[in-house]
Amino acid sequence: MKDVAILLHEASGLLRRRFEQAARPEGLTLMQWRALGLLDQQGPLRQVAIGEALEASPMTISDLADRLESAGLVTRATDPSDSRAKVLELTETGATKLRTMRRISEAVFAQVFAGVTERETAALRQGLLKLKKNLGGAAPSAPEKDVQDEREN
Amino acid sequence: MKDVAILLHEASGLLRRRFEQAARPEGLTLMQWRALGLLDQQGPLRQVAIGEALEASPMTISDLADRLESAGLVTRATDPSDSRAKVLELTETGATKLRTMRRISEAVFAQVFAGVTERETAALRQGLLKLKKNLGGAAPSAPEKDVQDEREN
DNA sequence: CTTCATCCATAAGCCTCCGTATTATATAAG
DNA sequence: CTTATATAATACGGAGGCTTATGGATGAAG
Repeated sequence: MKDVAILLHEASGLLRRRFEQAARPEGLTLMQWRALGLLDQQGPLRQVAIGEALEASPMTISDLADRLESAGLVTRATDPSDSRAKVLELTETGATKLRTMRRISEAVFAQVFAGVTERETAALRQGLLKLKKNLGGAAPSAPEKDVQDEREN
Repeated sequence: MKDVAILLHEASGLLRRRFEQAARPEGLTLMQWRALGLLDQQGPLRQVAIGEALEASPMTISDLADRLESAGLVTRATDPSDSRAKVLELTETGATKLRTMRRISEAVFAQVFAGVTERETAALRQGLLKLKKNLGGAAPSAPEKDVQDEREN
């Protein structure tokens, strides 16, 4: 249990390192890549929505958006229907970068999962999903939203 | 594959957040706790050895050591047999903090693994271990060290 | 219309984590 | 001894990540 938790922490860090090493020519970090991918498949999104999808705090997304914007990968416009909110949208440059990244990311994941069987991958997915659920992470596509949040601290 | 990799990243971040939230009263981060635990079971270690055990870069350990030292949890002394190296050793304060953390960490892990069966935990462990191996991470206690490192980049 | 709670984004501040470059020491080769 | 190479730690710089605090906007209630 404890060892698995630590293993999780280690594997995640190693994966991140490997990914960003492979993506260095493109100058993208794992989080940046995930954000661009999200915008690509969901269309323009508010920062708060990105934060929920990526399980990150609003501040983290704000910082992230700064860099994506100054790199020209996204535009950041005030939401017409709510002037507090800002909507991020993938630029052509961002979309192109994402296409370039496809080969890189696939190569990394193929290497990381080398020798891992279908069964093992499925078990990993199932286990991680359970942990994520226990940690309060929203399910990938569950509109379920009854957060009861009884603080135990 | 890609989804599992992302799940790994998310679960790890959530776990870290939850752990550090629970450990806030003690002011310990996950990495700090892991470092103290390592020193507790292995005895005094050089920073480079800590880095290998924790799968972190030398710089990360250097920063970490700064904070552990100034918090009085470890001592940092020059290695008599190599004046370049520094040896970290747990202080009494550090050992005490570690004992206090035992309850906290166990509570966190119990919560995170709630409803996860033995089989699932084992599968998770096995899968993560494979990923870690593919990522170049050393096995937990394997003196095997034939790193071939054919760079593919 | 005004008040109040809520919400979105962000500034400030701090720690984590990393790659790169540097310093100092150790070790191997000449 | 001297030079070259490798190694241990770290200064520097930068992204990631969080909490707390703030400012501006929205929306519901009066």
